[in-house]
Amino acid sequence: MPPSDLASSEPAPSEPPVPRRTRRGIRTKDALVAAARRIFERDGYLDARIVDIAAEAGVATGSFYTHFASKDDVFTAVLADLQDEMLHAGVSDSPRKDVGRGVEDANRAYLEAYSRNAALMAAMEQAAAVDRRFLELRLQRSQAFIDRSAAAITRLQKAGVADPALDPAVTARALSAMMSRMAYVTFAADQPVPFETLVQTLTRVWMNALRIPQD
Amino acid sequence: MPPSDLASSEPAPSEPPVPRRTRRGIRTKDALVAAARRIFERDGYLDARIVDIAAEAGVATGSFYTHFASKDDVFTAVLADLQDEMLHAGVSDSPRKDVGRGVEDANRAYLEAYSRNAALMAAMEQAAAVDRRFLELRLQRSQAFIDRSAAAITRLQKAGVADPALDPAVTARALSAMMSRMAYVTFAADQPVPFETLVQTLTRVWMNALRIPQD
Amino acid sequence: MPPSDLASSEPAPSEPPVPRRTRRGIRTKDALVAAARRIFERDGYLDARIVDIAAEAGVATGSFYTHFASKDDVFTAVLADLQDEMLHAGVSDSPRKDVGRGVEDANRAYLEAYSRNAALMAAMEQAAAVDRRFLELRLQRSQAFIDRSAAAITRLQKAGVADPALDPAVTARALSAMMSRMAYVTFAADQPVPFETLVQTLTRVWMNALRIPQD
Amino acid sequence: MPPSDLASSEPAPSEPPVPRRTRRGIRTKDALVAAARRIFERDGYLDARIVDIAAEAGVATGSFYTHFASKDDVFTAVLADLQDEMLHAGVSDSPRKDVGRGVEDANRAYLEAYSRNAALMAAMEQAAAVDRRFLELRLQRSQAFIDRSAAAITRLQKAGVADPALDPAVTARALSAMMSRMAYVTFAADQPVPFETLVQTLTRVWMNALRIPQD
DNA sequence: AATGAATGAGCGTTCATTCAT
DNA sequence: AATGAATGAACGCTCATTCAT
Repeated sequence: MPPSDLASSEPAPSEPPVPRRTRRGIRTKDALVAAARRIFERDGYLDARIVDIAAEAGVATGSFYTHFASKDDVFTAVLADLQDEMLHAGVSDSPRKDVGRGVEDANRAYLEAYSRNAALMAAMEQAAAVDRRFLELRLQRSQAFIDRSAAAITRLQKAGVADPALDPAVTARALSAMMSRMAYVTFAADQPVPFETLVQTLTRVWMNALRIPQD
Repeated sequence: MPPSDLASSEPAPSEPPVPRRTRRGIRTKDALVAAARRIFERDGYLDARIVDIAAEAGVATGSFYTHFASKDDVFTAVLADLQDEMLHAGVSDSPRKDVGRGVEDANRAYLEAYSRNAALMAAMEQAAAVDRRFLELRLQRSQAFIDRSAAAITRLQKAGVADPALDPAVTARALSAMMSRMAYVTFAADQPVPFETLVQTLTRVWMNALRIPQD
Repeated sequence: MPPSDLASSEPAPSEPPVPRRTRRGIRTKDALVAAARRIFERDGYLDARIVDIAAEAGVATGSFYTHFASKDDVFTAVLADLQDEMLHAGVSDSPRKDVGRGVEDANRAYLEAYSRNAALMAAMEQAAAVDRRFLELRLQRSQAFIDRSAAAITRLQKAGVADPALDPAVTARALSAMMSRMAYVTFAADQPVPFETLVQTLTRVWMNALRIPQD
Repeated sequence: MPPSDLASSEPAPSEPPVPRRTRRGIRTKDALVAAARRIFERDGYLDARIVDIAAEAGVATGSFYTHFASKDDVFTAVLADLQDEMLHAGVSDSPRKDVGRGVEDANRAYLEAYSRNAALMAAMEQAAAVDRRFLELRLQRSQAFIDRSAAAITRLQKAGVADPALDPAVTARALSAMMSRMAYVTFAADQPVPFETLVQTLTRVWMNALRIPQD
């Protein structure tokens, strides 16, 4: 049950003009993605300039367009990498007996990943607020996680351990919303909360919300 | 306990050039604010153009600057009006005996107000994602509500009706985050959920989260 | 029977953003059209740069866009002025008894006008070769003249003074094509021919083509 | 008397880097010319991109420059092929007794050839309008045909069958201009005229213009 | 107070040509 | 000969803000 905003692989807003070919091309493209990430983290989505990205990667401005069609396009590539990182964090394939422990682990992993990538997550929020396509991308990605959460809630309800009065889909979405917004406010908008307090409180709210018995 | 993002009045990012004077001046200024609201709702914060606002208000471009110092400035004025509306909705000064009823009323009022002002709220999200000052404005405003919620939680904990293991401040923030993000996703990002289901689920999650006994 | 390529008033490819207002605005707009004409004559349609036009008019680059939406747009305005000049040249409203004299006068007027505006006509050829819209504009304009010629040919055929075997519409178009192409080659492409020889030969070819008796 | 715009072989604007050598080289070069022709027909002279030509030929971009120095250079090569086709069409070496029949045959052949190659002819018009060198190339090529026509006119005048008042050189140029412009307007600019009407009318205008007796 | 024209910095993108393999 | 990635100059257009009437 990883509370991630980035949990599935979906179509990207723009398509790269050509598939990779030579070693040199691959190296340059990777350098551009890495450079773009740094620039997006530093300047945000809107203020990031192609010229700066190219310069940061040590290539000519025009070379950017050998590998990407637009700012959208690199940003999508950067987000793909980000998603890998966020997903890797939340991986807890082994189904636990202790639900509470599972939720806590997932929440901690998510919050740690968010914290590590705060600047880029802020850029993504900006992109989503400005460009419909990135908003949809974000919604799609979180949807996968929400679906899994909803399924889990249904299961727990049937097992008699979760509040049967809750709508699983809406509840899952609400708890996911809580997690992502709190992470944003805490790490990207600099409203500091002690990390452990954050993990414990969110986990407890989560468990309480479902009325899962604890201690 | 109104779950509002907009609950206090704080200093605005920019200052208007001169205070209102003549009757005509007041009329023009009001027309500009109303026009600005329409344009911000239609185009969002970033894409709104001063020229369009002035045209919509039926005045010359230059006249805009007789009343406002900048785009920020009108937007702040528009947000002030918005805040009034959002607050007015959530006003439930009479402390209830039935906590659950109070939470439901407040949630319903907030979600109704958000729904009514969805386009403008989306513009505010955009502004907050793009301009640090609007982010802070939003945080400040929700802070007032969060503080009141936290106080209420503490009270309920002392009364033995709320989970004593919860950190009141963080919990209040988390639940507020859940409300505002759900409202945004549902109304501004067009992820439809039946209104009554939304109200009931969020209210129940809220009550459950605090472990307040129900039924 | 003026052999003009520019003889009717038809819709323009682009529309100016706003109608004229103040005296100052009118002055600036006129200055821009005059400057544009000079730049188009000097550099052709394709190589003309907005920056140069604005500089030539003595205004800032951005001011160009206060009055015109694009390069197309000014060029259309310049062509409108040009058309006036070309039309004014060919005006011979009084129907002659001597057809030959009428044709000669019209041809001379057209060739003189073309000669005077050779550089701009070359720019127009370029625009027509590059932008479908200007090609259609040119065709539309010459069509009006061709229609009048065709009508005249039909009349002369009925009067028994013109070759009845000719298709009036196609013949009119062919003779019009001959005039405009000759003018282009002679004046815009610098393939010099003595002016009087040009007038006399083209007039004689025209009259012969219709089999109108002469001398 | 073929009314061609393309009748002589003259120096090309740019020079190819190296002469053909290996079998493979020849094949690649031919593929590039064929590909270039298709691209020029599809996109016109200005919008044709080297990358597209290379891709269409199935070779790498860089390979283009192994065989051609520039876009001008390929275009010149394509025009050479075109000229062969246009000339081949108009070849009527056997001097006829029936002048009218000769003119008609030549005109028909020219118009048919133009019709077949309309897209490329339009590209050539564009190139001529944009690049002085192609304008001159076109003028040179049509000059050869014009010279032959002028000679023929002089002959006919001496034989007493053509209007002696006409300047042979200017008349030849005018009739050539008429043919090429009509072909352009009809086939490249899509101003449809029934083919047979076109041939008959142009031929009759041509004969009439010279005052050659018919029927 | 109102008008509306003028300002001008700023940036993404294209593509012919070169060059290292 | 072939490959395909790298180069970088060039230019149109927007729009918040100012300013002369």
